[in-house]
Amino acid sequence: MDFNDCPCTGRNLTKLVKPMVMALLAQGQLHGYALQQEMEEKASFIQGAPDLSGIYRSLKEMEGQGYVESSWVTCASGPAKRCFTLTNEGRACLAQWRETLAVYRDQINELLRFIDELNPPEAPAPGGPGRAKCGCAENC
Amino acid sequence: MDFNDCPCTGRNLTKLVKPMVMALLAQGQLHGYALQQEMEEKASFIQGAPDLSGIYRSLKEMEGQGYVESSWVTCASGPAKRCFTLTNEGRACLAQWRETLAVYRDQINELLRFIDELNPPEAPAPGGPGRAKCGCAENC
DNA sequence: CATCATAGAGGAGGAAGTCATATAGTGGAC
DNA sequence: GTCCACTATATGACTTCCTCCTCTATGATG
Repeated sequence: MDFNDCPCTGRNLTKLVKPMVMALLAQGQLHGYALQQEMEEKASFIQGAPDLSGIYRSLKEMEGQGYVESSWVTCASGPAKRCFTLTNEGRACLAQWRETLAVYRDQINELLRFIDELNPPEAPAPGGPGRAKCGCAENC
Repeated sequence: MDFNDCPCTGRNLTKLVKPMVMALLAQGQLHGYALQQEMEEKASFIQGAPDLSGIYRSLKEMEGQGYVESSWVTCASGPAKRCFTLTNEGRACLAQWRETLAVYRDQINELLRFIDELNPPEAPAPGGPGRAKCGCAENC
């Protein structure tokens, strides 16, 4: 049985692009392309680097909210780059993300523990130790 | 500063409705309404119970994929209920979810550790120990 | 009749992916 | 030197998936 198209593979889990971008920008300014490369390097980041379009989209939104600022930089070589820096508001937002993600991780842990309680995953005897049929108070 | 409308509050994080539903159904059959109540009880579940519509939608999809089966049950009292049970395929899918979620949790942990490395979150001295300006190889 | 318990449809909106395009420099084929 | 292919960089349109909110329906129940 293969689950290639099933969300249980994690295909559709959110990649948390914004907090990742903010975390990277907290270490110094970067442009979009470089952000993606940094993410690719840190394989620990959620399922590898997200799509470039997504990174630019996030940057644009975050700039609109005042979390990052950008300026064009022309280097001696290579095309012009748009460099982003994290503002103080962005830093505050990142701090909030940290709290949120810690809670989220704990909740996923709870869910995992709940799933593990079902081990061994043999079919529960019908009418056995499981829950009353259909979840009614009465036995119907 | 308040982040009420900011995704950093976790408002928009996925609630993992399907694995939660499957985990609950693994313990015995339930109908949609009862599923929501179970989730509300276990406050540890992701940010409380998800919307009822979402639960029904998930159940419908999962039934189409063969992960759950349903049958109408009429009790002595109360309106008819549509009770769902987890199939063997659903059990396999849940097992896959378990692996996926364990990885996901670890990746979130990595991200959190990465954010924590930035502590204390004082502004890095400009041109200081941070990364080269704009991420170029040269200093531009 | 008002309310509860239960089931569902429909649409809005956010996150992220794919595909397509634009533009500037770079390095080689000739 | 000129043309061409390729890399680096930025951006837009369209699509999918997930979740939420609102609205409707229907059979108890009091």
